[in-house]
Amino acid sequence: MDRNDAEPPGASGRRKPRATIYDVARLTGVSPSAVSRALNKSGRLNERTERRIREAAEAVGYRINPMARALPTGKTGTLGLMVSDITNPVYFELVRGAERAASRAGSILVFADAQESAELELATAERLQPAADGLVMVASRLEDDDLARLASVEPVVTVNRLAPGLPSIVPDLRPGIESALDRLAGLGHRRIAYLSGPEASWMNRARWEVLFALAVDRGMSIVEVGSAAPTRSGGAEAFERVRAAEVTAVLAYNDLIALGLLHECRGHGLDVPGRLSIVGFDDIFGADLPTPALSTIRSPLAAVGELAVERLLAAVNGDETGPGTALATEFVERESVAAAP
Amino acid sequence: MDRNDAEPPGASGRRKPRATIYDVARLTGVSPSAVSRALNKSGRLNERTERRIREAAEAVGYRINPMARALPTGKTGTLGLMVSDITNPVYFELVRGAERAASRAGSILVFADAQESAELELATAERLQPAADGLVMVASRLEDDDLARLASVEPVVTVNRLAPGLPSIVPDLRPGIESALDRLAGLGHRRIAYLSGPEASWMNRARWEVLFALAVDRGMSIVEVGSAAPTRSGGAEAFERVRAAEVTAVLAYNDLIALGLLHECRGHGLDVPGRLSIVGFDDIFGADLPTPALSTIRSPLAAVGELAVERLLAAVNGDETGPGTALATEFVERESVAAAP
DNA sequence: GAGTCGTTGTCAATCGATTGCCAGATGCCG
DNA sequence: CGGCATCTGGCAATCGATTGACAACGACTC
Repeated sequence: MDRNDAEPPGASGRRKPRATIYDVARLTGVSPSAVSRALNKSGRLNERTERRIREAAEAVGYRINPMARALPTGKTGTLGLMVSDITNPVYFELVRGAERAASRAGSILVFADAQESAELELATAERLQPAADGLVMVASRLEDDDLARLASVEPVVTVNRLAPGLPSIVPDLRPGIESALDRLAGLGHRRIAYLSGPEASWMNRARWEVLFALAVDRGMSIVEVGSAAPTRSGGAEAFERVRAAEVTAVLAYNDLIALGLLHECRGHGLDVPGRLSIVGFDDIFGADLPTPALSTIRSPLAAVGELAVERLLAAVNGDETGPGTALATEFVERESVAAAP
Repeated sequence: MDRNDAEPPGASGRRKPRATIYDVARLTGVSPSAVSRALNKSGRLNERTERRIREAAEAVGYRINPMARALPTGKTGTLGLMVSDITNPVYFELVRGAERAASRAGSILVFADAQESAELELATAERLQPAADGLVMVASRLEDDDLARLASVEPVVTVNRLAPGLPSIVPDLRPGIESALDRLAGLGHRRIAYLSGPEASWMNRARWEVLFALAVDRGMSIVEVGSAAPTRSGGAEAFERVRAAEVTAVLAYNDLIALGLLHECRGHGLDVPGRLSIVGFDDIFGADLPTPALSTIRSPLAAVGELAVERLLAAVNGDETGPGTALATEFVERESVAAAP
């Protein structure tokens, strides 16, 4: 050891304190307030001074301290995103869209998981709130008034869930379901089933209601098959119930359930789509992987995530936005749908 | 409208400012410092006073303002997680594990995506740093010295990437690759290929090197087939190159590539596993969906995420941890592997 | 030359919580 | 009863950035 300030390898050593506007001010010979103005109120200062300050800030690697800024302004520059269950692949694309919109706006996205528990969801949302300027609640399992209470503190945008008085981004189910039903009807299906998802899910009820109405319109018989956990094993466990319903086609609450059911059918030697057509919802990653590939009613998830964040940002900035938006769904036909037996 | 302070429906109304320790202090008739101590230095105050303060805080729904706390303490209570590409399903489980560990410790997890660009990764990491107490960098594409520079400011833990002097969580590739190769050898495979991933990926090199060494050990011939984008279409595009290599088995850099290749093989009528066995890495969601189901070398992703966050928290709290940990991989045999033709 | 105006930079208060230090009250000991 | 330690709670400085008010200055007008 020829130098006794050498870094011990492995340890990360003393951290140098980050430069503040005071350091930049001292270096430039101006006051801290001048630095603040130079950096975010361009034009307020003399052009040359501003440039000098900017260069000094650059030179010492100054980074604004968001916490310090948050105190006087009340804006943290971060947005919270709550999902009901991170492992659900539905959220991949949604998260990606949200992240993209956030980083485009220079905001940081904070991320939390409710693990399908309303209680945990509320607790986590409350924990998140003080650190964020607003919340996107995806597929919230909370009651309307819990959501309203959260929204009374900070802007809240809901996704895949309508809540009275809150801006919401939801898929418009009609177009997708309509074309799926038209196609099924065209293939001779007359008796169909809906394999439903979690009771607490707003989206589950919404899908059932639209599906029900449109099926009746078309003169099809439709039944709801008791709820399954929104997972592949949930779909597998529903196999007997679906078979007992004696339908020729089933629409499942989501692709995970549909995939689980599809796999189970093959395991029991039930020919899909020969004897049973299966349709999912969402078009998640992997829906096209199995044989037969899964037909599904696609939601524009990335766009939903993006739009939700944009709405939230608008609300945070005080531009009151409209109550909500619905993005069209679309039927994606793959091999799991064929003529009725 | 019988009350003129009724909330306009749709708008979220005036936000009530959050209660501060000053509000609680006034309500209880003590000083703000007493409130602060009552809430986080239990025992420092008289027991009865403490309880009174706690109850008042509860009553007004007091929530600590993390930004305000961060200023004097320098701790933000949030951790940053950077991944190379959010849409890669590999990260689902990892993110879940990380989120679980973070919320267990009462920390918030911030989340960012580098979109496979080193430049963007560095910029985002720097943007994230002042808002977080430390960073987990997953599959970083950065140079060693860029990582070192980040780590000189705040603790950094790398995942799926070794960096000198930084604590790292990586899978231990040997056990998984060994048993995969043993199995392939047992099935009569003698000529195998590695379909490699992004050049900038440390993990890509690591997999190749371990695979190479172990294949040579077993007297197998092995070639590296030029790199593919780490996506399904990257795998599909590599089809011709793999076929031209005239091997009986191929291990792909990751499951996405393997899935893309598998699908393309079927499209070209190349029998898998009859004429070609395919093995992926990671065991992501969906690996078991196609026919034939994909064999793969599984990484314990959730555990990796969890451990990474735990390490980071330890480093943030000043408990210097060891340099790194490797978690064993495991070969998962499914239908995409069979006897050599 | 006095008055007015716009430009440019500083001053000082502020956001909410933390914490070292101090002071009053209380209890204990000899 | 004096001396001393202990327990409780308050005071005030501090973290880093923002921002309204203001002062100094030069330019311009009449």
